[in-house]
Amino acid sequence: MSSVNDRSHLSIGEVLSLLQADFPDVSISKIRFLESQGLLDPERTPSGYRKFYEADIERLRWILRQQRENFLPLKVIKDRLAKGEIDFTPAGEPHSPVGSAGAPTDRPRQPAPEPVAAAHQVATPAPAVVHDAPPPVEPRLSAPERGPARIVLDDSSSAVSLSIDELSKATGLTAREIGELERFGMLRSRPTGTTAYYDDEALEVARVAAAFRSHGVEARHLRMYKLSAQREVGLFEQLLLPIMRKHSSQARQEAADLAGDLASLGDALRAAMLRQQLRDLLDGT
Amino acid sequence: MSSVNDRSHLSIGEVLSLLQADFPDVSISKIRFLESQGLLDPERTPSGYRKFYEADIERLRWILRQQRENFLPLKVIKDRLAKGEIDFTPAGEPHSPVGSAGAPTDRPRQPAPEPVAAAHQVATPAPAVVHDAPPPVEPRLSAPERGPARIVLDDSSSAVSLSIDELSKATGLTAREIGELERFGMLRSRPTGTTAYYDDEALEVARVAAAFRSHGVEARHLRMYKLSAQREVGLFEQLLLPIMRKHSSQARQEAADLAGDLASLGDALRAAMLRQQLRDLLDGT
DNA sequence: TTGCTCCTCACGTCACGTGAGGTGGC
DNA sequence: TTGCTCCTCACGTCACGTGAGGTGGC
Repeated sequence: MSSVNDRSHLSIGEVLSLLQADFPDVSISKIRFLESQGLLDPERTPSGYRKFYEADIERLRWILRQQRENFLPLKVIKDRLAKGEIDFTPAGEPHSPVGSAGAPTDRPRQPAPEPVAAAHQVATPAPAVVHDAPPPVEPRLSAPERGPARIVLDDSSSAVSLSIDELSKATGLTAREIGELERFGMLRSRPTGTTAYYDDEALEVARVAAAFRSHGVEARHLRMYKLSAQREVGLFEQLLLPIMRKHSSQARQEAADLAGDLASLGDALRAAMLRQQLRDLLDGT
Repeated sequence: MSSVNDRSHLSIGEVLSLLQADFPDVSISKIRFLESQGLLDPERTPSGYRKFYEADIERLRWILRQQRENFLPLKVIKDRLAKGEIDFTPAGEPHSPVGSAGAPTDRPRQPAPEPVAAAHQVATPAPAVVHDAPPPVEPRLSAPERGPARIVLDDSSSAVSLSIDELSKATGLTAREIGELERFGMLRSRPTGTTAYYDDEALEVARVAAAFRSHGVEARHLRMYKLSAQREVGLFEQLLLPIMRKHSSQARQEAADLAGDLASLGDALRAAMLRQQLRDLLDGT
């Protein structure tokens, strides 16, 4: 878990496990295929192994996002890459050893850097707070007309910090099930020293997953929620990026506000679609 | 709109337009392909045109749902069909002319009937009620910890009934845009005499779409909300069908309750995924 | 040496789409 | 007759996956 390699590149298999949580359908053969189509061009070791640097991985992420969110065929994605509109140099870190900015090279790389954002700091270790199992999610049927749900976004540092055992006790999920949710990228832990800690967001996800499981729905069926959220964020991203490029704290707030607006609208729309469909189902269409 | 053919079958093109709202990726060539793979076997006219009866169309719907919701490859779908577990005879209507139950035929058809549900009646015409443009959706950022949104399901007949012009005025959408939403199956009208009327659900959808449009998001980008709702309902369906088969009004209520529960859980999970993703985006990951 | 990961290259596959060349029906 | 929809059949395409046969590195 804590083994960050001291070399600055990853092998194809390491890239795979890095991306699998965000992109469940990525595979080694897919990555090789993307290279064969000219979308990637990683360096090689003398013996022929591919070497993936930060910029390569960001480029790959971008490609996979385009496929998923915009349903673009690879040819179009390739064209956009060729136009050099996008920058994949990692922000907030020294440039990776392999040259792109500065020294000229004969391998086609990306244009000049223009950092996008940074500062995703490792949270300071907090004492483990055990949270007694709180009242379970308990939905009901009631009257409509209350307006859409408000989607809330804030960066309040979490007051909750649970070990995996504590999270397991609080939700009734086994450690295996928690691990599965984590592999699917639905849940995240924060490694602190030797153990991993789970925050309130993770607790919420685990709790919902436990409720689903009590209805017989397994974790793997829940991945579609992550996927649809990713699609949605992909749509929002196009509206948010122009604002975020300004980098001022005011722009940041503006982007957060817009994100909240869009999320609430999306929520209302999704709820309406779901009502329609469920009614059809219950009415026997 | 009101032209229901007096023949009891549809041509392939008619089937296409019938299904396109629910299955945006269906095509004539896809339907023909499914037949070539042995998943469909429509009758033919003497001149070779395909004739699709109710049972054929239900079968096709089922296949398309399996593809979308369970991601099943066609071979597996074909096997399940061959095992004859599923029944596609339309409920609540006299059997379609082509024989499946009763007269033996040499064309492979589906096994014995076992009606699933019925009674989707045409609503009685209601007077048009103009609804003054109500306060727009207005989300905001506020504190968390309010528990998940409650998804509400009820069958209250709508108090709202708007013509397309009225809906257009109430939302600011053009008739073209409303038509587009309708073609995508996100919005439904109820044909009453010569004009179509839109209920409160349609009003809500149109209002949200208008708000999205004011951010520059077009209707076609909103289709993903319908798709993800369809996926979700596909998951719920497997839990609901066993209950619904009981046909008692108590079972119906039970199914509606469970549907509400599941929808609320799904909502909580989706919101958590969305918060994660949006935070990552805003923090510059 | 063993086990694991990685490599290439050829071929397979899955789910369609396209396009030529033609017929049918109001 | 015109325009539209429909037909078949062969071939193309898109995005990979597989599998043989081999090398590299701790």
